[in-house]
Amino acid sequence: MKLTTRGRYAVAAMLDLAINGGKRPVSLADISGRQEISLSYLEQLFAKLRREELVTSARGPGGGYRLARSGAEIFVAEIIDAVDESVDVTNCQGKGNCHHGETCLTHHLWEDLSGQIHDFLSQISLGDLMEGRGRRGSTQQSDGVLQTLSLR
Amino acid sequence: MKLTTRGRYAVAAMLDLAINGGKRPVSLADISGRQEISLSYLEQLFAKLRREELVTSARGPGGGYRLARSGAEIFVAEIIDAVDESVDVTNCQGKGNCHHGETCLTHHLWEDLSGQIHDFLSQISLGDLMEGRGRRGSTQQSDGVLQTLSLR
DNA sequence: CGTATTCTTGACTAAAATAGTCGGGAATAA
DNA sequence: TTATTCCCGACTATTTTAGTCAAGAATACG
Repeated sequence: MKLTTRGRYAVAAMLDLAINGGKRPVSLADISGRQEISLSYLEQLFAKLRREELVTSARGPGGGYRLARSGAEIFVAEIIDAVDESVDVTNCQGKGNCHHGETCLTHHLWEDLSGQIHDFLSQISLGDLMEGRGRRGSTQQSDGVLQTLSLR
Repeated sequence: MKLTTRGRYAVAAMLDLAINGGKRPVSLADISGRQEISLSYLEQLFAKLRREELVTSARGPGGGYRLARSGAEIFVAEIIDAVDESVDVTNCQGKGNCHHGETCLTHHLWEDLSGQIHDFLSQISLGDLMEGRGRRGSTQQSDGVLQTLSLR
């Protein structure tokens, strides 16, 4: 699990699609304009999103992309996984050549941790993000997990 | 909030310190050997960790680093914040020049989201990670937030 | 005292990932 | 038939990550 600007772009683009995409598909040019992401870069991202079947495409005039499912059924973790191919967090690649060292221990712990973050992001859907619109306007984040969980 | 290999290195190193650091400080050379991180890179990381007062240092033979507080009082989010100086997630830098566009909306949502991840990591301490040792051995992550929360 | 050890600092470099560019193509609605 | 849009691959620039190097300051210990 990584959490980079690419993932952010992808989430932003998907959210844009969720918000602006009704009956008609949304073109990448539109998203590019609104989200200030270069068109070609969006193309690369959407190639991956399409491969993972998070969006469907339609060519030709009036074409563009649609969410493949409803926003309530698309989770942030899926989006990030689609565009950020996952990293190998172990040094030993499971070869077990750091068997009795401390190394494996911390690798495991990190795997757990990133697994937990992944689980966490697997519970937040595009729909959740849209509903939250305006409700949590400020940058203030203080109430911890309870409020966090109340998101869905 | 970013989640990169650098943050992972820092967490691994701090965990190494929590595990191997008893009464005596732990030298970076030791951590470098165990965690397979280059010494000079560790030096850079620990310079930041020290600036943020997460560790204390002792020079000279037998010197090294110690946790500045108990492992139960040092949280993963602090470690990551210390080494990964935060990114500006907005395009408009609060200048408000994307006031009525969709852009600000998704920026806000992303801020919220990364804020939530931050909150989440603010609840996991080095002590929690140590206690979890062995208990969650496999990579399997399936039980979601309830199990996640039970970590502490 | 002298010396080995360890942190401290800054400048530099190599490698990798990120973000963006370009050009050509294929499908399709109008 | 044409403009629009997705599609695809190769290429490039920029930034970040990771690592190297060298000089220096503090300190424990013999």
